[in-house]
Amino acid sequence: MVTIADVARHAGVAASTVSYVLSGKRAISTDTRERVQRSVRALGYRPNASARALASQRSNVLALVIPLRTDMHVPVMMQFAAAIVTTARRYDHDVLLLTADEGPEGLERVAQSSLVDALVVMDIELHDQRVPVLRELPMPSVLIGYPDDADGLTCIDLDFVAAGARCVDHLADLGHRSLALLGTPTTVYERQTAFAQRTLTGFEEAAERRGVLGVETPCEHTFDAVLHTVQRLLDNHPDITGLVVQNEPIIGPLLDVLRRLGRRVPEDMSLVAICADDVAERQVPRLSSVTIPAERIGGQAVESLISKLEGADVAALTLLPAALTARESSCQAPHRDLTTA
Amino acid sequence: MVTIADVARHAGVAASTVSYVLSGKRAISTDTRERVQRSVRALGYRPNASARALASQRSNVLALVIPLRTDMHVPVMMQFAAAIVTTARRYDHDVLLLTADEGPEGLERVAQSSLVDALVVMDIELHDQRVPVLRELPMPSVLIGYPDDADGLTCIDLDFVAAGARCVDHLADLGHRSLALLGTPTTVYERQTAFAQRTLTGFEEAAERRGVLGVETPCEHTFDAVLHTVQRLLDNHPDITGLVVQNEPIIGPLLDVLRRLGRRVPEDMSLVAICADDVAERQVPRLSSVTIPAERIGGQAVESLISKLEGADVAALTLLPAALTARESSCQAPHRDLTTA
DNA sequence: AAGGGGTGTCGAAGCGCTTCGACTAGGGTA
DNA sequence: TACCCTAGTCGAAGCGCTTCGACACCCCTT
Repeated sequence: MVTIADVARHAGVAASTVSYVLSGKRAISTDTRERVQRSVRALGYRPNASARALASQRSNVLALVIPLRTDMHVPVMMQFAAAIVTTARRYDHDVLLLTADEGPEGLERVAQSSLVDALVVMDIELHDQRVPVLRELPMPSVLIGYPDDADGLTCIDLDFVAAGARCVDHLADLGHRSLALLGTPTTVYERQTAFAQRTLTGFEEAAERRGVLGVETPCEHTFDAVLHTVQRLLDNHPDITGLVVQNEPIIGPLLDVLRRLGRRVPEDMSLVAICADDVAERQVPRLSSVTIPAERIGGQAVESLISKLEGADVAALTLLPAALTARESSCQAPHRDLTTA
Repeated sequence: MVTIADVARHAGVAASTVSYVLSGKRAISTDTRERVQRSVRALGYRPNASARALASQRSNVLALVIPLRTDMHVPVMMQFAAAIVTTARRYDHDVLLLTADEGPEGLERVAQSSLVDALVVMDIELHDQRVPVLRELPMPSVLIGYPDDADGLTCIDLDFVAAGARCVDHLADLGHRSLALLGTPTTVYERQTAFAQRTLTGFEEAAERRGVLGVETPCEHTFDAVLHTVQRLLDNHPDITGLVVQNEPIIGPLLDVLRRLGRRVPEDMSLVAICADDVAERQVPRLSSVTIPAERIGGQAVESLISKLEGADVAALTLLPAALTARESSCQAPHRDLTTA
């Protein structure tokens, strides 16, 4: 491997000069700079990452902690990860992949050994064990999702309370009086996963505010689960005409189930999903939806982290607004028979 | 941050002794060892990763290069990634996440800067640009998938040729005489992605060998694409009674489409999928399938890499056998009307 | 009693880089 | 002309660890 000393010798300068050429931290004459750059190219020099990290106290690596759960929707996670890696590279950083099952201890490990300079943590629960640890860590972090007590932390997320509310408002505006939220699997609620809880809150508050019925039910990912959940739901509340879905994997099965049950979408049943745009577009009929802007959130997370590393102050909480796109899966509520009302 | 010198002082020994206690590379008396270990705990010492890497020429980090493509099935990728990270941690290594869009240059970057000790590369094409680069890199690598020219490289993959063949054999054994392979999107074939091409080969060879009709068609991920592809397929080949699917995202839509077209599974149309077991189990009816053992492949990849790092020789090519599990989606071919034959 | 071989520990020399202080020239100011 | 600044470069001192050789010391052999 070629070292900075080799480059210095080749260019006829001191090693420190090479370093300054590379970092730009001191003025270097054009002549010297170009000579050094030529030597760098000629020798194919790449600074040794460990040496650099040791001397500069910066590894230029960010940790990304992702959940390893089967009850989460994987493609969305992947979109986050992709956005984070891509953005990190733009700022000359790399990404170390950690799985959430290492727990709080895993965060301490990578932070205290200076393996990374900063952390991005996903899949936050309302009372997340990792939160107190992150607070004490000697380096910046950003949460994707936000816990109950976010004091002293930087959080970025879609405004899921607003997302839940937007769905209700959209359906209520169309005249629907009985709505249901078809949510994530039970385990996600049991863990008090922040995004699921907050959507629930938004859904409930908006239903209350609009004076409409709002029932909620979790739903597992299998076809049978969808079938039974929907059947039970419609048995108990036959007048439901609007469905809010926050559970990407069941969207396909759900459309199928509704067909089987003889409910046309949107004529008999309006549907609004909280999901990625491409998923909504891909369905038949295309779904009205509140999008989950994974790219923006991931990119934003990295940018906040880089700012913090540079010593800047960043907003403690960034909630991206929940925008609803109306497509073909929702329409005016069916005319109600006034005699039964 | 507490350093090895602090620990040494606290324990009343030399820094090198602390190092030897931690690494176990030299004999240390029980007495000293325990004293040092107590000091390590008392001070909460964590070795600095960069210093360690610099001195030992080992970063204990593996690079994982994953595709960032929308035409690939994401959950499977994630399963690979999870298995790789989990296994790496078992061998005291971490994982640096790279996206394939950094290209060959990205591999050189992390390798030549000694950011990582070894690489795992996924989503291999038959004529992959990264292959020659990997061959020249001064560190071991493992490919998940295998290229045409795998000379001097270590590859691990499911035996997709056998997988394609197993599906044909299964259906042929059940008496089906006309089969179709519903494959990945066109772009995947255009890139000459190894697993897709090899499945195709296995499918063709087996169809030929068994003397059955075997037609192939790519298929995009939207519902409409599935509908049109299947319609066209059945229009052109009305006698097809067996379908092999290598395209996880379309499995749900496909079942739906077949129902719409009035083809019962398995009575009118037998189905075999190449997909993860849990996906096969989740469908109605449950699908006969050749499983993609992502966990095993990922785990195996890391283990091979660790062996190579330790200087051991490892097999150049590991092809995991393709096992077919028969479930409810495939059955005896419908009785043929001999007058039309 | 002298020599030989383990065993356990230490000190010092790096690993390859960054960064600080110091030094030299050259140009501007008084 | 003397002085001071700035720009440009260098050397040396680390960063925190691993590892090599050296050195005691003890026990066993002859």
